[in-house]
Amino acid sequence: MLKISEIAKKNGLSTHTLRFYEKQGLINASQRSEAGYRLYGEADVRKAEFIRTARNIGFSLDDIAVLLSIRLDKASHTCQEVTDIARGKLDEVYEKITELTAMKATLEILLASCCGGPEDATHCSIMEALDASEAKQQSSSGNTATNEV
Amino acid sequence: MLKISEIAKKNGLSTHTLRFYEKQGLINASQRSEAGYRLYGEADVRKAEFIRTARNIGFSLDDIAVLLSIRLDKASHTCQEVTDIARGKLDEVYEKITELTAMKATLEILLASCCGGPEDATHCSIMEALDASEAKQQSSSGNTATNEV
DNA sequence: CTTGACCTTAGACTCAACTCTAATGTTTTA
DNA sequence: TAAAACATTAGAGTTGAGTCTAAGGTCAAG
Repeated sequence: MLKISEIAKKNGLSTHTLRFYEKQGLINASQRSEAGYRLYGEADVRKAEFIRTARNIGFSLDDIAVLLSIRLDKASHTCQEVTDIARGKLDEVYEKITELTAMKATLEILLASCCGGPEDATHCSIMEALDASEAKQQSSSGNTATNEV
Repeated sequence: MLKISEIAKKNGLSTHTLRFYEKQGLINASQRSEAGYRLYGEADVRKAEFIRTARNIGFSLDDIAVLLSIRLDKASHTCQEVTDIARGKLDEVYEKITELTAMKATLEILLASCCGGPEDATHCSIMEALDASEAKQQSSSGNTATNEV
């Protein structure tokens, strides 16, 4: 059985984070020592790795909670439940990439338009663009990233 | 002179947000009525639009504060100061896109590997992949997005 | 002259995922 | 046996950008 700092070191989560995940209902030490110390077994180690893996992929703790509940009893859950979570996450990712790509395009245009030198900013084209209003961007929903800077 | 809800409607920020921006030192009503109501003039409207534009592009409120101080006295600031801010933001954006692209790739691979059907999850390849550990991802720094799912 | 729509303030709350602190107890090591 | 290194808990703080509330003051319309 491993103490919290041992499992922490083993999988790269901090002891704080492990306790926090416990509060969130993700992982429990399967035993406690006489003194109340958390003691983790092999299964706990694997569970912690599952969590870290899922987190590194980008799943939220809420998603992970659901994935863990599926993991606990795979036979009574379907592949579809699993893919629903993954697809939901993927959709989020697509959306964010779209937003960021729009930001990127705008910033690149702005940067290309400005000398970037030690000249004073009186006629800086970036400042002018920001003042010109009408920059449509990233308004966080269904905006097809109209870039007119 | 416009009251707060008028300028709010005019540029799409809420009255709450305008007051919040005031607290953050971004924008002040140039006058107050006898009763203490905020009154915004033409210049305030333009400033508010500048803020909204910059925010929509993706600049943080801190960045915007700097941009506003440059805007206030362009002659004593340089184009370089402006491009530094934009380039800083662009770098952030690149980084986030890189992370998200890695997540996207992983999720797509996972989704491609699973039937997604009503079958029970006992042999779900997504669950297996998550349990298999060794998914390197998005570890938030300099990770060249090694995708081995 | 009252109703409703507006305005004011300070300050609390939200989200996500930690991160840290304080006060205290336990184990290990020199 | 004492110090260092660990463990426990409840709970507060962090970040960023709002969002909302309560308790009150003001203004225009009917």
